[in-house]
Amino acid sequence: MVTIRDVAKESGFSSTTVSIVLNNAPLARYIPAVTKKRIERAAQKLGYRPNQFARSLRSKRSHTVGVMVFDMTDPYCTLVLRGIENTLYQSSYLPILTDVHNERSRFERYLEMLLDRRIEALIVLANWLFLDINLLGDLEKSSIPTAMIGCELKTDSISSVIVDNEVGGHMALEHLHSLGHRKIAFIRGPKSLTDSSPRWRGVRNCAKECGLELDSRLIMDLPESRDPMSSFESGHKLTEELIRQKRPFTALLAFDDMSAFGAIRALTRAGVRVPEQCSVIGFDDVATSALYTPSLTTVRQPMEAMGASAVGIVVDGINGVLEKREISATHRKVAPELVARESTRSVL
Amino acid sequence: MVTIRDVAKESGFSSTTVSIVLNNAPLARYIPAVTKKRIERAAQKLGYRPNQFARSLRSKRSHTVGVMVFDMTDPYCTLVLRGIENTLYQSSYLPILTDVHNERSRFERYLEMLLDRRIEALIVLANWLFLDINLLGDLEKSSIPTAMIGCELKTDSISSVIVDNEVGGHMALEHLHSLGHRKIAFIRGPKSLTDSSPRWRGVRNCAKECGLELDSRLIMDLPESRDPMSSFESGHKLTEELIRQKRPFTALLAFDDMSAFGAIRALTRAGVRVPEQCSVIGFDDVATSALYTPSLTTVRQPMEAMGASAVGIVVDGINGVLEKREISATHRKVAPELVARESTRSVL
DNA sequence: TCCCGAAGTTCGATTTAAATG
DNA sequence: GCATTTAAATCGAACTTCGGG
Repeated sequence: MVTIRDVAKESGFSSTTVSIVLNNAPLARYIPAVTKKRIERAAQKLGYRPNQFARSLRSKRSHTVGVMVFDMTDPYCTLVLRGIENTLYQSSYLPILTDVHNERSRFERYLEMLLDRRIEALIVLANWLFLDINLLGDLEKSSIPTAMIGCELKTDSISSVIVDNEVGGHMALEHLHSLGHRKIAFIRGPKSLTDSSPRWRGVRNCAKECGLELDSRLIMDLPESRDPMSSFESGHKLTEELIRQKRPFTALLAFDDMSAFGAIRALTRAGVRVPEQCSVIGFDDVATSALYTPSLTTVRQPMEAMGASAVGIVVDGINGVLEKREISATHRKVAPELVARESTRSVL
Repeated sequence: MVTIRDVAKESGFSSTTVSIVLNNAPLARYIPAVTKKRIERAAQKLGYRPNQFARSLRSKRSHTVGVMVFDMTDPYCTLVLRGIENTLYQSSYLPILTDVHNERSRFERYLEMLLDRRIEALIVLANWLFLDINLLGDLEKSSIPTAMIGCELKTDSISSVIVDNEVGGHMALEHLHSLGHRKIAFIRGPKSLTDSSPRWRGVRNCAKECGLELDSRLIMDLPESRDPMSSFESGHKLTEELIRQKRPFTALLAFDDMSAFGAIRALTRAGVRVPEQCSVIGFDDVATSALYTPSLTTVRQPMEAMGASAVGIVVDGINGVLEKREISATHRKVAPELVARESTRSVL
């Protein structure tokens, strides 16, 4: 390993001068160009790379951000992670990725590990969260800028980035209504997900505005589950039940894309063609939605942008901490966007 | 920040003793239980956490593994990453995740950053790789245990974990053949992907064994592309072309699941029902495959296990380096597994 | 000799204070 | 005082050496 002292020896200057030159520190003003050149050449020649451990020890900075996902296998994660990665890259931070698997013990262990690594910020992807959020209490005192994606927080020390679920729910129903659908079935989210209730509120508000009556027998609820994939299976089962009821409906509004996929399968298997006989709309716009047959009409969450936004928030937070400014939490609610594809069409 | 000296002061012992006790170093044998207890209590009371920067500086260890993905948005990544994460967790390593976006400059920058962080090993997920692998030359000299997943390597200093593509290709065709299909269309992978040719070899071998003649007019090639999603679109287009040719076929063997999805869409749109009129088989078994309508028959790569396997290899490598053993590269070829679902069925 | 504990050095870079001409 | 350079202290933990009982 070549150290700064090796460069000092090679160039004929002291390690102090080398450090000043290579970091272009304020004092570098006083150092003549010749000296600089000689030092740079020596560093170049030896292939000197500063030891980050030593640097971090001194500066107390890790240039690292912790990313904590509650369940990687949720297709929701991929694009958010991409947004996070890309934005961090531009700020020269590196992400440490942890997956909590929705387990409390894992959450605690990982949090401890990340804190030990002196992450400068934390981004939590709590898309499908069934843990007590109070766990984050430990964080509040740590003064590490933290942002949560996909989960509204009461706390005032943790920032959040979420989609506007109410607007999204409204959009979804409005879309179906504008296509002429009046008998609409619903699959709502599990109560413990923070998304569920505002999303449904948006639906209800839209219904009221349109003068649409909601048939309570066409409203199903996804069960609680720690597994995002269960959303598919439950969507499937609930739709089978809906079909069995023989209460006609021409459209189905699913809680998310996964349950929409489950619904499409149930309908198809029952001989109901989508969208000819029944329209289906989802929520999220996961990568698969565009590839599905039929491609899925859905309310998109701008996931990549949300990841980027969270990074923006915590990077600001980091800078705030460095400058000893008091930084308060930011709460962003981003607008969803309706993506009309093949799975919905107007009633004849 | 509470340091080891604070604990020393609080407990009334020297920092040496504290270090020995808290690390349970060999010398701890000699230290009476009372002393230990007092020190532990003091550490507990102050909430002492050793500074990892200092520790790393001394030990030259980061307990960190670099994970480099060539394109996160490839659905192939998710499960592999899960396997990597989970296995690293058990070994108490933390992963730094980087996504190269299939760009050379990004690869170089990230590699440099990871090396600067003194990662103890590197895992490269090169599923959809269009970069010159020679770039890894820099790595060979660095003596960092490295494993590539999804890409066969000529190099002897880098380990690899791949699925047995030849066996997989064989399986796929055998499945279709056993269902009675004789007129089969093929979508092959792009030549620059290392998977393509062995996979096709397996298909050809199987054909030979079965005495099946391959109709060259039913064989299409995916174009080169840096984007894994393009596989879907190309699969779609190529299948449209196949249909346009009006050369009948009762089954289609796609290069991967994405192209299979594209094929299913093209068939469905053309009024060809899958699997009633045409069976479709994919390769990979990405998460979506089970959720598709119809669910996709495919040749599964045990992705989670492959991730775990790569971690196993590099962790062995790390231990080898620590013990100054000379460790040579390991090359694992894991067996694929046929997953029969709805998209294939026997000809009547 | 065995047990216990402390003083001092090392890891590598940054920074403060100070010494040159 | 100014431009130029550097010795020495610092960051926090771990290890080597040594001394007293």
